[in-house]
Amino acid sequence: MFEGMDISLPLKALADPARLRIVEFLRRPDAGCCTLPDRVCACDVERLLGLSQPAVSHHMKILTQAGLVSGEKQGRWMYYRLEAGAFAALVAFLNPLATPPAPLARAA
Amino acid sequence: MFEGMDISLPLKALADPARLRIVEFLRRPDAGCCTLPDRVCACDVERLLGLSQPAVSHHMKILTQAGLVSGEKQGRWMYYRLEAGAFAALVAFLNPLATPPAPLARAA
DNA sequence: CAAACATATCGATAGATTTGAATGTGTCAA
DNA sequence: TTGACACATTCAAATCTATCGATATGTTTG
Repeated sequence: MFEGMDISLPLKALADPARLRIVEFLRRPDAGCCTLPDRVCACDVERLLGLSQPAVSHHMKILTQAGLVSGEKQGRWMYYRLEAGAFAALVAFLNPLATPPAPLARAA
Repeated sequence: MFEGMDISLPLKALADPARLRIVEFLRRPDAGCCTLPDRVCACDVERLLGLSQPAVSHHMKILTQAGLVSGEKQGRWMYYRLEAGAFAALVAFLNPLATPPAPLARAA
């Protein structure tokens, strides 16, 4: 399991300070003009995180391609949401590494 | 919690294919000359993963600085081991993102 | 001590990544 | 239709990163 998987993509996506801030913001948006209960529009990410507009677009693309975030266009706004399943997959991958390895697993 | 934390370091450390292979190898070393049950020497990483010696040294330094791996010098060999606690911290950070956010958390 | 060995470090280079300015695309309002 | 707006894309510049060859450090062996 997880052999040829694209675990590397979400890890790379999260390995950037700006994107990590975006993810944390998507989880708990402070307040915003067009922020809905479970969705956040790109303009809020830009405004409340102090990122330039192309930067937001770029980071959102990477987060989306990694499956960590999904976007939905509504009128001229773009609403983003966290994809809990992708984070669960990351947790499932990291969990075995968080437990001490079985000492007898190397019996040949 | 996790506010100013150095979660970015282990994420960046894991966001590299070579280091991800190293971590997976440290968890389950195939077989090696100087591989001990719970520790793996750098030469095995180099030989069994087909990495150059400076590359191994470099990646091990990054993994160690991220806290994901600890090294112990023994004679002229360097033995490395996974640090389960660091992975547990990663899991603890990602777990809240793996569950759908509480819909009423934004009550002001 | 000298040679062989394991690993770390340095220097340079190639490739990837972030970023902003400028521009393009599609949507809403007047 | 025209203009304003939200976002995407392109391009170039700056920065980072991985990698390798060469070399240095420390250790064991003869």
